[in-house]
Amino acid sequence: MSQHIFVDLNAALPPYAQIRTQISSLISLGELPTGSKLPTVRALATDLGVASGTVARAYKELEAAGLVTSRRRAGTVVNSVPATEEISNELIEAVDKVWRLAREQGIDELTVKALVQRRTRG
Amino acid sequence: MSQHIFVDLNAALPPYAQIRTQISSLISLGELPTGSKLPTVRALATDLGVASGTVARAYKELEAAGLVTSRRRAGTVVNSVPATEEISNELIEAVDKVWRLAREQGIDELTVKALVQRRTRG
DNA sequence: ACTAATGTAGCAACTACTTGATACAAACGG
DNA sequence: CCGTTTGTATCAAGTAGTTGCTACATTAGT
Repeated sequence: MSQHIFVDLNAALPPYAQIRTQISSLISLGELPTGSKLPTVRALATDLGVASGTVARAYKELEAAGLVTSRRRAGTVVNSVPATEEISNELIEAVDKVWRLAREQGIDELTVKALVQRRTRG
Repeated sequence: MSQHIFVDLNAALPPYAQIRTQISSLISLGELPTGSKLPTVRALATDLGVASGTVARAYKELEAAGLVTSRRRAGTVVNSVPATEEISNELIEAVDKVWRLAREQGIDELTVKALVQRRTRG
């Protein structure tokens, strides 16, 4: 799983928050299904080149958010989530169309993301 | 313009980075057109409840990125950007369709953004 | 029952960020 | 030319984050 996690030490977002965000994304996209075991705090810290306290903080916040459960010796496991819809092919295709149109129209990635944020239903 | 900027002091992303990101989004979305004058460092700082050094840092980084030009007494102005395509209605509609499908299918906002990130063309 | 594996906590030292303030300098407007 | 407006720099003090490490406690596996 850790091959999907990347920490940019030069980013403005602190490392613990990058880890937390990326793991919660993997969970919500179904790429870390219920019951998946996360790497140990020490293993992920070594992989990412950060301190174990940094990973521990990310895991602690994921647990506080109800996404995972940590237990000594047992490790950290993805919780089952209530009635999460699987992401439909229709939605994936709609997202792909956004990127295709953006590419055709010379719209850069940050602008696309800004547009998605702006047009959020919120 | 400052009514469009919001700083969350509890967020993991430092305030200067939130300001920089939001202003660069406004520019790339065309909501801050070429020649627009940004609020002064002091005015925006007061509006947002942050120190003027914090806003100054955001402005400095926007200038380093080539998005704006700052001059004493003259203020900070949005640069013209080379051949930026205007965002088409087609692209906006495609983004809106993504949000509509997500709503219909009970997909939450963070998952949509994670999906957009995952399906990026990069 | 014991050992090992795992998460959690705490520490000192360090870096980064922010504040609130002051001061300086560029430069615009009258 | 002068006063005002604006960005920039610096400072001390404070908070936050990170490191590298050690230690502890829970608990799983043998």
